[in-house]
Amino acid sequence: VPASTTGQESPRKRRARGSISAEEILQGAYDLVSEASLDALSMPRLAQRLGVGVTSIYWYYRSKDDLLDALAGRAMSEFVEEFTVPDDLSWDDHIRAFFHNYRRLFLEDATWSDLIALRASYTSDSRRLAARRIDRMLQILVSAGFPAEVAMSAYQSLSMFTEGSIAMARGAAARGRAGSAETGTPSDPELQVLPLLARPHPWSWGEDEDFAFGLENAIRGLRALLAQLSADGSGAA
Amino acid sequence: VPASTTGQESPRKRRARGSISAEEILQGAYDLVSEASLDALSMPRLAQRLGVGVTSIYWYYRSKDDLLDALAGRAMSEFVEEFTVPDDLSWDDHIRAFFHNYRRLFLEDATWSDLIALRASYTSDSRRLAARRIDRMLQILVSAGFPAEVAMSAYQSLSMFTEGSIAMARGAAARGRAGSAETGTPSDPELQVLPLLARPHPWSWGEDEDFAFGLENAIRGLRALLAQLSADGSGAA
DNA sequence: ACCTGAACACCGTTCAAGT
DNA sequence: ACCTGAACACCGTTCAAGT
Repeated sequence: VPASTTGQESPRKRRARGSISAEEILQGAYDLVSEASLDALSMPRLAQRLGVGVTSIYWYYRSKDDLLDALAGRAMSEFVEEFTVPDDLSWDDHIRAFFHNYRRLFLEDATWSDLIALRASYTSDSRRLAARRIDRMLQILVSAGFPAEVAMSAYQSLSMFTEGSIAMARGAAARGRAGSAETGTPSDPELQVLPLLARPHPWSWGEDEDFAFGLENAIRGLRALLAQLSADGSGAA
Repeated sequence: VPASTTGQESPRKRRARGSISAEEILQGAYDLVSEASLDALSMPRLAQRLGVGVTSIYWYYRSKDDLLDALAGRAMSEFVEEFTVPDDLSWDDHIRAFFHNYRRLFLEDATWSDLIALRASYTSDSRRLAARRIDRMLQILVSAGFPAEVAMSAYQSLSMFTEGSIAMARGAAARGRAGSAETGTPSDPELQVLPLLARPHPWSWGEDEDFAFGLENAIRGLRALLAQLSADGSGAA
């Protein structure tokens, strides 16, 4: 018995051949995640939002995983484009600006940085753009007197540090819901130096300050290394 | 028509009242994940393995999330117990041993460290044990002349660094499957310093070396800070 | 108090069509 | 070439019982 008079529960007409596109699907997925969350993205929900049969999506993306990869690429592009570092900074100020911005950008938008963290898929465009930024930092370090391999390792290890800092900050934020029975303070008499350690979440404290400390300390280490290298280079008297 | 003669597809008798326990379920889940993977852990599969009705699990764990928390706690306990640092090391050797061991332990067992990374749930026992290890390191740093707050921040930032290094190493490993169209080398003429950067996966290279570099650099930074602090303390001539 | 199957509301994906 | 619904094999979880 097909309903004919009132348009209630209209069963959605078949769409024309060229009426969907990979881009439209990707945009729909992006909007859906933006408005709701990553968990809210399911193939049926996305299809319904687009006014399309569920299976139609599979003509453009072989699987949900495929779609998520494309989505991560798109999000990554946005991050890369938003990311800037001022010109004409000394090498240490450049490092400071670079990694503070990096961290801030990812912490600002939890949803998308989660997706990126799990996939890390660059578009070739955004990869090239990111590479240019990194190359600029490497140039500055090399100009300051660091050998190229050292500059590269410095960048890499500072990335590790920043990524870890982001992950820990996000983890600490997610753990707002404290586990029921675990909130009591043990107050272990063996802990001698810092009673801080006896508290329930001792090592998720002062994320920002600890990140700043670690970054400054790394810069201090690099400065010492630079002095050491130039001392070696000018002959040991 | 109930099958009576041959025991084919025996429908599993109802189990007695005290025959299951939270511990048995947890152990079953642990074994299942160990033998297969984290993805293989579903409530039906676990129930079947235990010879229990699916819903029986829900009497002991309110949800799968609950069960995963308990599982993460158990895995964390094992990590904490396996983790040791030799006695009588200088402060920098202690740091080196501590974080190299930390990293190695997590990289050795991808399955469990994934689970822990997403949950980070300590048992109160393992928290106390971990706190004792950390406290020992802080004591050593304080003995070496670092103020307690500096020692704490040093520990925290080195943890961030190590966590990030673990995450990046695991991400690089997971990305063995290279994305189809993205493998070509762009060879951007703007890249001046390092042609390394034009390669497909430039910043997932030499994980171990970069970690070692970053750790040494942090230690160098701490050494410089220590010298600076003691110089300030003994009066500026 | 403990254990249970049936049932619900979802998934992602395949297939055999329709146009 | 593109779009589709029906169907499959799974999920996690709830409920109303059984003992």
